[in-house]
Amino acid sequence: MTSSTLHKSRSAERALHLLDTVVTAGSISLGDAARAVDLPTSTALRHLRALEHDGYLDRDPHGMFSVGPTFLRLALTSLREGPAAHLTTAARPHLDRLAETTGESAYLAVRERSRAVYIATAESTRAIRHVGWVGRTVPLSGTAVGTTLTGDGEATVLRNTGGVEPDVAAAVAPVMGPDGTVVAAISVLGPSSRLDDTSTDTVTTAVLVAAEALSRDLRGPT
Amino acid sequence: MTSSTLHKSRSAERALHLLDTVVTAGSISLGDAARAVDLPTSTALRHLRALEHDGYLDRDPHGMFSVGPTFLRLALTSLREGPAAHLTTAARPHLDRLAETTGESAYLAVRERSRAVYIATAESTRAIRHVGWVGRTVPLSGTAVGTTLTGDGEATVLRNTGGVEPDVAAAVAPVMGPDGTVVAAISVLGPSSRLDDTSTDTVTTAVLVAAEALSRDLRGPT
DNA sequence: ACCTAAGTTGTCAACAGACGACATCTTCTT
DNA sequence: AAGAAGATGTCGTCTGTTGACAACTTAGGT
Repeated sequence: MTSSTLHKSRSAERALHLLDTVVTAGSISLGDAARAVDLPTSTALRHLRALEHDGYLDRDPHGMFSVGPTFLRLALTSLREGPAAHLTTAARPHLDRLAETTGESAYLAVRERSRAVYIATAESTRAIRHVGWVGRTVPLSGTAVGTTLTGDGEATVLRNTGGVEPDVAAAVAPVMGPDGTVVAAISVLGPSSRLDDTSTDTVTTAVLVAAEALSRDLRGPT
Repeated sequence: MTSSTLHKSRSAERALHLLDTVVTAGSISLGDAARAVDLPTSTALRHLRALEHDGYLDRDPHGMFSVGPTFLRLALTSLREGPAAHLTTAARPHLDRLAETTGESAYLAVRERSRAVYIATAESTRAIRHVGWVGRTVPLSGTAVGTTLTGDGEATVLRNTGGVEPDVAAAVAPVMGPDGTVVAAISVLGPSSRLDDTSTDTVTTAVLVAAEALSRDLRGPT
């Protein structure tokens, strides 16, 4: 281990990075993938082949790589079971209620390294609304979700973020695990035209209440 | 097994295997994981740590490993986009219709190495029905789905499998991709008491029709 | 408090096998 | 046809990974 990595396995890291790249891209050629992770094509090919061999990736007749059945299986399993599933299923009713009472889209987000990932949603019924943010990530810094996830728990914010998307306002509250740490954040996103004004208080408290209710659920049952 | 593989990366393979193990287990300790993949704990720890470092895995205060946010992000992404998503979304209406007309649970399955994975479902409304098979795998040999997925495309079968679960009957039909190869299988599963008798023809043709309709959809648009 | 099992950190030598330059073979483009 | 861009195959070198071992630190159980 020469350079800056004091721990880790180079090849594994590269393979994972490649996997990430392919999954994120949806479908990608060898060359593009190699370029994306900055590896010689020969090396990239070897890894992609290995991943394909294990079913993590698939390859269409044109040589494009895409997600394979093995990964799919894991994806489905991880979303049906595991701690994350508890979170999302536990959050579902609260998100639904939030979306219903506020009329906006409600999201559940967790932290991933230096970003936040939206892992569940209950969408607004309105025409103008947030859609399709599940699976998306936003930076921690400069966003309401971010500061809430990194905060010590207390914060509840309503901000016109503007960082990620213009004209978007968010009300966010932290969700605590049984041990008192912040494990997720519930947020309501909507056009700043609707969230900035009168509804502010209503929405803010609604989010707070939902987050606290979810936290209680996580503490209480099972 | 040391060297039957002419290509591949040991560490990457191990890391992936570990990842698979953890995801499948939902939550697992270092020792158990190491035992599961047959590695010394020191090596397993190194890998698990690396995976944790990259966010693929998470660790609770008790040292248990579970799926992490990065993997979650990939899981959600892979299910929202990518070729597999096309399949499932394209299949959804057909599965729903199948479930509705037959009254049984309808599944979409793809091949993973020597197994079949159920990747989507429309569940029966009846009390006695198949549930929760999404993400599950069954062997290719000895099952109706298996033979259909490995077949050259023509086969449509109604069998009392018995292999995987007793008293379960299945009607399966192959779904063809634009290039004429079998890319998936649509199957209806239900108690053999209901599927063995009179409804046989109805169900069989319904499945066949659905599979052909889906194949056509895959050929047609885009 | 004791004892045991599980997890953690560190070291290190040896071997496996990952690396990537390069040569070759396929497609597409023009 | 010619050329370019991409995909694949080959191979010697060197690097990174491995796993045994030992020393501690928790965490549980009695």
